[in-house]
Amino acid sequence: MMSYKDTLNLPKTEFSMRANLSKKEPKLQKKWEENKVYEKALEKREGAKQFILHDGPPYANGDIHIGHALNKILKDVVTRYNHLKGFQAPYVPGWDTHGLPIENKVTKELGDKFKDLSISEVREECKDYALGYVERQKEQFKRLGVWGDWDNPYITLNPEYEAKQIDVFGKMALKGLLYQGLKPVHWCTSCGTALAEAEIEYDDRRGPSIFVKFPVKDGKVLGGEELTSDDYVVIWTTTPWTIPSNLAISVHPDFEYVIVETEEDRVVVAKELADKVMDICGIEDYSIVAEFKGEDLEGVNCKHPFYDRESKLILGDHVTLEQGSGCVHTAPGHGHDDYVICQQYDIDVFAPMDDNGCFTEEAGEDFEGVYYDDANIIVTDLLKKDNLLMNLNFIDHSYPHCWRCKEPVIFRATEQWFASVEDIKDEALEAISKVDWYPEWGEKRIGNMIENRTDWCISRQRVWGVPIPIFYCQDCGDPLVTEETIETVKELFAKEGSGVWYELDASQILASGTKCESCGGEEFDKESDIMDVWFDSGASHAAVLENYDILDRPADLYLEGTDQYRGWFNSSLLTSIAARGEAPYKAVVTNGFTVDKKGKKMSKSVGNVVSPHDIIKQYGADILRLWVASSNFKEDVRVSDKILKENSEVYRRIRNTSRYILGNLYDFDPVKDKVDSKDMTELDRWVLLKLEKLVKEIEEAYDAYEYHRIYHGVHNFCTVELSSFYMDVLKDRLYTLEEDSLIRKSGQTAMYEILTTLIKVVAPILVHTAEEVWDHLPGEGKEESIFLEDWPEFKESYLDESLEFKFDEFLAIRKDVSKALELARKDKVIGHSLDASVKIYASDKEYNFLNKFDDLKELFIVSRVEVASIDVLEKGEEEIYPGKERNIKVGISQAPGDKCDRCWNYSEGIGDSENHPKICPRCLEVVSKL
RNA sequence: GGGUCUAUAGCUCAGUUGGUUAGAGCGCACGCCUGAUAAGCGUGAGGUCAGUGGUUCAAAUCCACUUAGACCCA
Repeated sequence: MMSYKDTLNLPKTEFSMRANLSKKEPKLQKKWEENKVYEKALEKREGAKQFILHDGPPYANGDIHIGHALNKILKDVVTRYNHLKGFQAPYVPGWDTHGLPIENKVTKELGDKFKDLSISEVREECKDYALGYVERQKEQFKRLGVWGDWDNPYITLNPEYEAKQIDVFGKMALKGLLYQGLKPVHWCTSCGTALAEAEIEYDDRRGPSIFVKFPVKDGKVLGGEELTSDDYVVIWTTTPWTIPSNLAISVHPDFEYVIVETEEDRVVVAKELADKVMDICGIEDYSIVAEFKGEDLEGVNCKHPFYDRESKLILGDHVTLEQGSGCVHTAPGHGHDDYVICQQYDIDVFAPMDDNGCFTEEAGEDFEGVYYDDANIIVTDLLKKDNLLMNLNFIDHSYPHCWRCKEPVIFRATEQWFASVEDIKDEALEAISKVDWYPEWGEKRIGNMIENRTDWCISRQRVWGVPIPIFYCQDCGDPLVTEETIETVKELFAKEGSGVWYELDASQILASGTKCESCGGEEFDKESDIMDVWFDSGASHAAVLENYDILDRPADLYLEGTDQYRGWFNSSLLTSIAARGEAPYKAVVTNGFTVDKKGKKMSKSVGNVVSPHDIIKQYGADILRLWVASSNFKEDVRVSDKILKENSEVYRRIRNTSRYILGNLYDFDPVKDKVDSKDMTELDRWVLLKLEKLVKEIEEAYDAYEYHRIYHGVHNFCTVELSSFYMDVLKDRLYTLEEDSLIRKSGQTAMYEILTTLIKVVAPILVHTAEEVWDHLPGEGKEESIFLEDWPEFKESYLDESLEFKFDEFLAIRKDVSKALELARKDKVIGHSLDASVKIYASDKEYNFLNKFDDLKELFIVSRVEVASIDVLEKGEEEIYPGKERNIKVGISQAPGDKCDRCWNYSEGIGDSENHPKICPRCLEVVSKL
C-alpha cells in the first residue's frame, strides 16, 4: 500500500534548522578572506560614487568590550548597506597607539628595569605593547564579521601617519594658531617631571592649615558699610608656600558674605562660615556689621601680605563652603581651578619655581633658592611678623603623591604649547551647522562645547607620542618653527618614524645653516614634550583620508559613541578647520553606551559586564549583530541575557522562514520556472506588494540610521504576513498540486523573490546567515557571495493599492473567522481548521465583497466555505459567532464528507475511485498522472 | 554644580501638528496540529504612558518641578 505522503511535494533542504553559528561563522569568515570578497566588492564598484565612513581609532590597550562591538558592528552595517546600494564603500580600520595609558602600563610592567632604559628603548617597548593589542583586537573585530582592509589598517604610530600629523601641526603653527603659555600641572619635584592625573595616588598627609588676613587696598560700600583699607579679607590654605604666588582671592557670586567686627579689626568671610572661622581663630567677641552677596565683592582689591602687589577679588563657582572662610586664596600658577578662573579675569600665570621645587629669583630674596616645603615656615613667620596670621594648625588631609617615588607632588605652572581655539571658533561653529548630525541634538551638544572651549593645551610631558617638532635657539631661547623645519621633520619622520627625534641632536636634524629668526643663532635644542594623543587621532582626516588612495576627504560619515563629542569629533574638527579650512566630516552619527538590564553602566566591580566574546561563543556573532540592529542605538542600549535570548528567538524566526522557503524551492529553477507577475494569483501579488513596501521602509530606515525599524519590519513580516498567513495558506498549494502547475509555480516565484529580497536587505546585519542562505538558493549564475550582488530593484508596478485594500478587508474578516474557529475548537467541534466548514452570514457589503474571492476555503485553510446573506440567518440553527471586526456572523461545523488521506481536506467526493478510495477528486487527478 | 540626553506592557519598539477604549511583535498562559516538528497555527491575559503640579473642553504628547539613569565637563 502506497503512502500518499510520498506523492506530495514536501519541502526538502540541506539548510539546517539549527544555526550553530559559533562553529559556522569562522568558516564563512575564512572563506570570505580567502576569496577576497571585500576586495572584489570594492572592485565591483570601481568608478561608482563613494561612501566613505572614516573609522575612529580604538585605543590599542586591552580586549574589546561590548561597546566596541556595538560601534564596529554599526560601522559594518553602514559600509555593507552602502556597498549593496551601489556605492564604493571602503572601510579602513585604525588604531590609536600612543599615549599615557600604554606608557604607564609598560613602565609598570618594566618595574625597576625602567630606570636603565633610554627613552628610545621605552618607546620601543610601548610600540611592541600597542602593536600586540592591535593584532589582538583585530582578530576580535574580525570575529564580529566586520569586513574591511584588515591587512592595511591605519595605525597612529606608523611613520606615514606621524609625518602627516607633523604636516597638520606645521600648518597650524605657520598660521599662528599655536603659542606658548604657562599652565599648572602635577609636578613631582623629586622625579623632576610632570605627572598626569592617572599617575597620582592620593594619600593622607599631615600639613599646615592657616587662616590669613589680606589687607584691603581698594574697598567699596558693602551692605551699607564702607569696606576700608583698615579692613581685611580672610583666606584659608593648606599650602602656605603658595602664598608668594597669590594673585587673587575668589569668592562665590551667590553666597552671602559678611563683615565681622572683632576687638582688633574688621574682616570679610562667608556668612555661613563666620562662626567657625572665629572659633578656630579663638576670637570670642565679634559681631556682624554688614551682610551682602559675593558678587558685590567684585572690584574690591586687597594688598598681597608681603609684596607690593594687588590681590583682586574675583568671582568663581568653584568656591565652596565646606572648609575655610569662603574666600579662596588663588594662585593661578599652582592650582587648576585658580588657573581657569584667572584666565577669565586675564590674570597672568605666576609660578616662581624651578623643576626641583625651589623658588626662583622672582619670588624675592626671602624665598629664592628655598625648597617649597621649607618655605611654609618662612611664609608663616612673615605673616606673624605683620600680624596677618590669624591661625596656624596642623591637619591630616588627602594629598596627591607620585605613583613612582611616592613623594608628595605639587601643582606648578610650566611652559606648554597651546592651540588657539579662540581664533578658529567662529569658523568651527559655522562648519558644525553644515554637518548632518544624527541624532539632531548632537549639533547643539558639540556646538556648546566648541563655544565654551578654552584654548587647547597640546603639550604632554611624556615620551610615548609624537614629539612636538619645535626647536629653541640656544642663544635667545626663541622657538623655531618654519616651513623648512616642518618639512625637514616631516620627511625625517616619514622615513624613520618619530622615535628618531630622541636619537638625533637638533644639529643632525636641521639643515645646515639654519639660523634663529630672532638672533641669528645657529645652535638649537629640541622640544622635549610630545603632543596630546587627541592631536594624533584628531589628525586622521589628513593622515588617513589623504594618505590612502581609496579614501578621500572630507569623509561622508564619522560614527562613534557619544563620548566623542568632546573627544574625536572635537579634535578632528579643530585640526581640520585649522589646517584644512573645512570640517573633516559631512555627517556624524553617535551611538549611546551599553548599559545593563536596569539601565546602569557596566562595571567589573558590580559584575554586570556582558562580554562580546561570551555572546559569540554562546549565540554567534549574527545574534550580537541582530541585537545591535534591534536597539535604538542613538540612546543608551541595554544588554542582558534575556535580551540576547529574545534576539536569538527572533533570529530563529528569520532563519526558519528562510529555511521553509528554501525547502519549498527544491524543484524551482528561477530561470525556467519563473511566473510573470500578471499571471500570478492575487495572493501572490499581494505578498509581493507587501514585500515591496517593506523594502521601501527598510531603505528609509537604513538611510536614517534607524536599524531597529528594520529589525521590527523584517520580524513582523516573517511572522504576520508570511508565517501565519501567506505560507500557511500556500502549504496546500505547494504540497498537493501537480509539480508543474501554474499556481504552484506562481507561489514558488513569489517565495523565491521574497527570499532573495529579504536576505539581501538583512545581509548588512546578518552577514553570515545571509551568505549561508545565499549558498543554498537554487539557480545558476549567482555571484559567489551575496555581498557581490546588488540591492533589490524597486518594482513600483507591484504597489497595487486596491489589492492592498482588498486584502486588508479580507484579513479583518479572517480574524473573525479565526476567532469563531477557536471557539469551535474549544467546544471540540473541530481540531485542525481543515476539519471545519465555515458559513458566513454577511450584510450586503461584506456579502458582495466575499463573493469576489473564489479561493476562500484555501485562504481560511478550511474544507468548506459558504457565504450567505445575513437576512437568511435562522435563529437557533447553529452556534453563531458575531464578528468583532466586520458586520458578519460566523457559524462553524464539522466539514461534511470524509477527510482526504492525501491533502487532509474534507470532501464529499471521496470513495468514487476504486484505485484510490481514500482521496478526494482533486488529489485523484494529480495522483493518476503520476 | 554645568552641558546634552533618556524614561510607553516582562523584553524590543510604534504612537503624525494635543482628539474615541494607548498599539505591534516577542515572551507568558491556554488550546490545536504532527506533511516547516528542538518547528507551525489559534486564542487570551498583560500598561496609573517614571512621579507631582500646571495649561487646555481634551495631555503619553505642551510647560514647570521631582525621581531614576547615561555621556561629557567641573
